[in-house]
Amino acid sequence: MQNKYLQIYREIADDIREGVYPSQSKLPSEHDLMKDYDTSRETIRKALNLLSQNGFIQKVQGKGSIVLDAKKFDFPISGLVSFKELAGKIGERHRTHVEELELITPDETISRNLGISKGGKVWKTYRVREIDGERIILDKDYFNQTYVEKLTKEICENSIYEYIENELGMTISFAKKEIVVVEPTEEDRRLLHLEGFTNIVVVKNFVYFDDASLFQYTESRHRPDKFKFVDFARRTHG
Amino acid sequence: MQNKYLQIYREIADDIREGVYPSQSKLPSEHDLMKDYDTSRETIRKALNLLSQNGFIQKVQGKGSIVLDAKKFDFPISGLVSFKELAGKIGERHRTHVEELELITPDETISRNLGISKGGKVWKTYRVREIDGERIILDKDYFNQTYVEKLTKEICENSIYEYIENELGMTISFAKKEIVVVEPTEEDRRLLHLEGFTNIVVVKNFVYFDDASLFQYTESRHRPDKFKFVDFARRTHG
DNA sequence: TATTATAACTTGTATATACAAGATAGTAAA
DNA sequence: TTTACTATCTTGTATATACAAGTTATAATA
Repeated sequence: MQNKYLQIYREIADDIREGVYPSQSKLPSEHDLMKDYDTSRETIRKALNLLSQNGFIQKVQGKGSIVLDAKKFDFPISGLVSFKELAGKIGERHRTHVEELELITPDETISRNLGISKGGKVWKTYRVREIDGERIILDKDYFNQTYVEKLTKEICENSIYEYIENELGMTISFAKKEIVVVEPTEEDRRLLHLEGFTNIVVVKNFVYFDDASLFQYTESRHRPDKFKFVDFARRTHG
Repeated sequence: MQNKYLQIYREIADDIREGVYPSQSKLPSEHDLMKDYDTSRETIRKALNLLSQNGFIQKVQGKGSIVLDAKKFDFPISGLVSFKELAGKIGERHRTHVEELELITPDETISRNLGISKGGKVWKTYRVREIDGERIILDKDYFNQTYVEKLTKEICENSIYEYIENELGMTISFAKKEIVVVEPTEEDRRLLHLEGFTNIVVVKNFVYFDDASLFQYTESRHRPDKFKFVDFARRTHG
C-alpha cells in the first residue's frame, strides 16, 4: 500500500497506452480522480505531473488534462533503459555476443570518465548486439569495480542492469548522454557489419546510482542506418 | 511576487552554475532553505524537484541534496531551444541565411506531420546556419498558418520562437524529437558545405503549444562532424 | 574496545485548506 | 440578437500538519 501516487501514475499510464483514454480526449478532472482513487488532490496531482513529464498528457489550466498521442511518442530511447528491456519492447529477434570481459587497470581516458583514483580497477566488457542476423551495435562498457565487484559472461549475456538492480540491490538513477557521429575504427569494422558505411553513431553514457555515485561509462556504437533516437522535451521558461 | 517556487528554482540554479554551491557539495536542508526564503517546505520541495528533473541536483533520502557537476551537464541540446538561444550560449560567430520563405499548400507528408486538414496552408522556410564561416545546419521549418498567420524574412533571420512567444503571445510548451542518420540529398549538398561527407544527421521536431496544439514541424539537418546532442535522463522504475 | 541503542536530523508521502486564475456555460441586460 | 455579467467548473500556488523512512552522531552498554 506504499507509493500511492506512483501506483496511480502507472495505472493511468497503462490506461492511456491501452486506449482507455484515447488521444486528444481529456482525463477525468482532478476532483473526479480524487474520488475514483479515494485519495487527496495533491496525490492525484503528483501522479498527473509524472504523466506530464513523461509525455503522456498535457495539463491546461482551467480546462483539464489532454491525452497525447502515445503511439507518436512511442518507445523513447531517450530514457535509461537496458538493451534487453528495449529489445523486449520492439520484439525483434536479437542476440548478444560477449566479445570481451576482463578486469583491467584503466587507462587515463577511462579513469577520467569514471572518476577512478590510482589503483582502482574496472570491469570492461565489449558486447555486440545482433538483430535479425545483423551485427548492428557495439556496446563498450566500463564499470567501476568499487560498485560492481564481479561480472560473469552469463550476466553480460543476459542483462547487467537486471543483475545490478536485482542481485546487487543497487538503484540505477540517472545518466548523462552524449551523441556524436564519427568515422568507424578498425575495431568497429571487425566486430560489426559495416560494409559500405563511412560513419558510426556513438552514444556516450555516464550512469549514476541513487546516491549520485558514478558507476558506469558506456560507449554504444551504432550502425547509422539502424540508429534512431526518440525524445520528449519540455521547454523551460527561464 | 508570483511563482515563488520558480523564482527559488532559478536562484538556486544560478547559484549552482556560478559555483556558490560547488559540485559534490550539499545544498542546505529543506528546513534551512525554508527559513532562508521565508516560505513553506512544500514550496522549497517544488523548486528542488525542478532542480532534480533538470540535472542540477540529486536528492538522497535521509542525507540531503547533492549538487551535480553543472559543467558536465552543460548546455543540453535535448531541451526545446531555438538556434538563437543556443548560439547565444556557445557564443560563436554565427549567421542565418533565409534561403526560402513562402506560404504553401502542403503536400501529403507535411499535411500528415502537421495534422493539417484539406485547404489548410503552411508557412515554409529554409534557413542555413553558418558558424565560423561554415554552412553547417539546414533548418526546414513548416508552421501551421492557423497558429502562425504571417512570417517575414526579418523574423526568420532573428528568431521565430522569440516572435511567437513575445509578439504572438503564445507559449511553446513541448516537442517530440527524433534523430536519425541519412544520406544527404542534392538539396543538402547545394545549401551546406558537405564536401567529403556521406551522411547527415536529421533531427525531426514536432513542436506543440501550451494547449497541446501542434503548430510546427521542423527538420534540422546537421553536418555529422559538427553534430552533438547532450541529454540528461532519469531512469523510470516501473 | 566494540557493539548497541537512542536521539536528532534528513527527505518522502499523504492529507487538508484557502485562494488565485483560466475556461465555459448560462443568464440577464442592452 | 448581441453583449456583458455571473456562477461554476477546471487547474495552479501556497501553506500547514502528521507521520514514515533513511542517515548520522552520540551516548549507553557489554
